[in-house]
Amino acid sequence: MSDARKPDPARRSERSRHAILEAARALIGEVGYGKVSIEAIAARAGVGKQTIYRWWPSKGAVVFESILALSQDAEGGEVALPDTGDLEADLKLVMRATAAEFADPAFDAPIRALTMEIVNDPGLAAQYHERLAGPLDEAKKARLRAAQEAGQLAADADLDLVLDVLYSPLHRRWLHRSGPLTPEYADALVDVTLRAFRP
Amino acid sequence: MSDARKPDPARRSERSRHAILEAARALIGEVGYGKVSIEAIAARAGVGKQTIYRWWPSKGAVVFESILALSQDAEGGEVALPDTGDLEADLKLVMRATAAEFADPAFDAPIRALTMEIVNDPGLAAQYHERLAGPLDEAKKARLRAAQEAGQLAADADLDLVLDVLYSPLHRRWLHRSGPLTPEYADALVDVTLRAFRP
Amino acid sequence: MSDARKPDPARRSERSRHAILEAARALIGEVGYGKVSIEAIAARAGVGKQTIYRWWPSKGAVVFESILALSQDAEGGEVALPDTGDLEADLKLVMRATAAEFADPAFDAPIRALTMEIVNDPGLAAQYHERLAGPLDEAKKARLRAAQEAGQLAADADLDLVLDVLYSPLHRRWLHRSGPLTPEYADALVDVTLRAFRP
Amino acid sequence: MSDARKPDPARRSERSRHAILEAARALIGEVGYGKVSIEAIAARAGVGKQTIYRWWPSKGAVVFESILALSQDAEGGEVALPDTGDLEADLKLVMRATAAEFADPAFDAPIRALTMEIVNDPGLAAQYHERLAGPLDEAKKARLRAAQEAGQLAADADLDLVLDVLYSPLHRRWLHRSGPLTPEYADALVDVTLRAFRP
DNA sequence: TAATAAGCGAGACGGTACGTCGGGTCTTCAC
DNA sequence: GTGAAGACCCGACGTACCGTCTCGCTTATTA
Repeated sequence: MSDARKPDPARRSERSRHAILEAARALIGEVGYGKVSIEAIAARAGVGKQTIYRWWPSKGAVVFESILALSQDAEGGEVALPDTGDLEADLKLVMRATAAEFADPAFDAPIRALTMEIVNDPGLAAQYHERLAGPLDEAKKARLRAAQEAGQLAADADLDLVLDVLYSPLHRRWLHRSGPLTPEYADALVDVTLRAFRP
Repeated sequence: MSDARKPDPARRSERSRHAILEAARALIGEVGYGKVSIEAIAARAGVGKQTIYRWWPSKGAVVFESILALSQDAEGGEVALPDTGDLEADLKLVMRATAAEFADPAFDAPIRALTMEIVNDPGLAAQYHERLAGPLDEAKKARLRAAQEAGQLAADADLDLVLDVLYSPLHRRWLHRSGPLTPEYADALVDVTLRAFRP
Repeated sequence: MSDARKPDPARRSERSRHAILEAARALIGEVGYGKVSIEAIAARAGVGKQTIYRWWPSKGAVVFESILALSQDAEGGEVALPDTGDLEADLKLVMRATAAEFADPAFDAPIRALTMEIVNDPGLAAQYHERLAGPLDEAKKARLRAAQEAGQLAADADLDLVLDVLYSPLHRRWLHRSGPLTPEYADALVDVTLRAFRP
Repeated sequence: MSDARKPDPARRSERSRHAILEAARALIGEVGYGKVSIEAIAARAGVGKQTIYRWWPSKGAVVFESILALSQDAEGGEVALPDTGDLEADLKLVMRATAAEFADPAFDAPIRALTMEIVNDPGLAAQYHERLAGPLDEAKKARLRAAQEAGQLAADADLDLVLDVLYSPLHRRWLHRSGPLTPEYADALVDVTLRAFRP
């Protein structure tokens, strides 16, 4: 018999929820992820601490959701990669854009914060894959499948592996700051990947 | 003219230094990186807190050095990859070993802790590359160079890129827990890499 | 316009307040004023340090209030000196009692602690005079006024000065440990005082 | 069998001793007795902490000696009260001077510090009486004895008690800040005392 | 005249307490 | 009857000093 009084989602204040996520997002940008505190979020959002604890299990969860919301806003809803018929050109376009995004300081802080959460909390990692990475990967794989049908990619290529080879080096270079995120590097990754998986 | 009174390294107690690093290492394994506190390290090491603050700028730096010391002890000094003449076999051996290490819970906690530090602190990232990753990468590149001379790898291949393609996907899968670290996955990465960079 | 967020007295926990004062009082008796620490008081009272810092500005203030509370409890409320009509006898009774109290080790430690606070902090000195010394002095002066009306004391005597002459030597002898606090000394002070202020 | 290696006074550095006492005295005036630390004294005096601990048992002892030295310097050596033949005038002169000294902020801090030490440490209290208060009291009693011989004071008066009555009220008023230290108050105390002890 | 031992400056060390920040829980009051 | 406000207990922070303990380096006898 559980005594845990669960809050009633129907009564939840949308106003508070939004203010909290917005405050979290703003604070990450201002003081850095490590120094964001629940108290500061509550104060900034004009909200009692309890209201945060009622609806989120941890600071990480709030931060995670605030950034997730941001990303989902940006996308709008549907995600699709360009398809001009020229796989190499399309991929280079996307990879260069990805590299530029990672290099943009305005994106760096929140994405880094999000990554920290994922790394430390398997539960959040699962949510991340389900809600953010999954759909994006599906979009990418759709483009790759079209390429396979067009004979530009080995028909038996494991598309997850293709994505791994394509994105992981860029991601790691960003995360570890082990080198510059140049358009040339983006291009090189596309070249390598296409060479490895050509029909 | 700096007023900062810097401690005199000549007077530093080797006994304390060692006890602190050892305590840090032990605590990471026991309670997880996030819950390690300077107080706990000091208490465990039988040391005053000031002795930690005197020699390290942050908890991260202590943790970083404790794990670095651990890794360097393990290596002994010289690092060299096996060279049987069969590049594919040699790489698969190494990659399978790497995958197994990442999968080992005893290694997971400290390496994850180390990674968090690197991600958050560019200064530590630089130290990491210089003192740990650099030498290892050099050893790997030495093996790859031998393969180039033997005509098993494209002579003009950028060896840093080869390493990126080889290791990054494994590293990312481990960090994000986005899939199992199986020997098969290790093998697949070797296959992909060799295909991409064959002569 | 002050930004200092002042705590709300209405929400104050009477339970904590009482536990803190009691713990302070006990510790003074056990380890001596100088060695009492806020940490020890908090631990003994089962209270967070912040709860002490929220309501008192300094260790001195806590100690002061704890002893003040003790004294006020002891008094009950109304204070009155004996009045048998024989001024000399009445004063000797009171002075001997005072001397005995100062000589009692159980009273010595806290009163000495209180005195230290008063000496060092003019603010506390003012509080002391208002809340403790003032009422007592009034009671004493009431007895002296009765004596004046009975013609046992000069009608124009400055009663504050009378009290000074009567009590100060005893107080100083106690504080400086410059001599024993005997009944004879108490009597001698009464004799001197009456001689100086006889009609 | 004591292992305690006692320092050899013959080898003591007069230079250090003087610098320490001077630093202590200066710091009391600057930051107040409570905030003076051994570390600060050592730093100010350009002396190692050990040199202080070698020669003094406690902070109190250093402070005590520093002020004692100050007072003894001021006196020069011989102390004697004025003797014009008019006891009342002589005493009023002295008492007014004493009141003025207590009221002078430059004297207040060190004397208050000295008093704190005496109050808290019976050992220092004894030293104080022997080295400072004793000689002064003797000088005062010498003047009073002359007055007795001149028939201006009761021949059987207890001179220690006379001094108590004369000085204690002033001292207490200063210590407790319970009233202003005016010349009028000084005069009143002389009047009262002479009335109480007239022949 | 050397050696030897003490005092000395400096400051690292194991500790205790400081006063502050923030975590997560609980209660009170206004809307 | 939610939610703001914020007091509460608690744990950790980074700092200041405590008193002890080496270090080299003068000095100043003693062999």
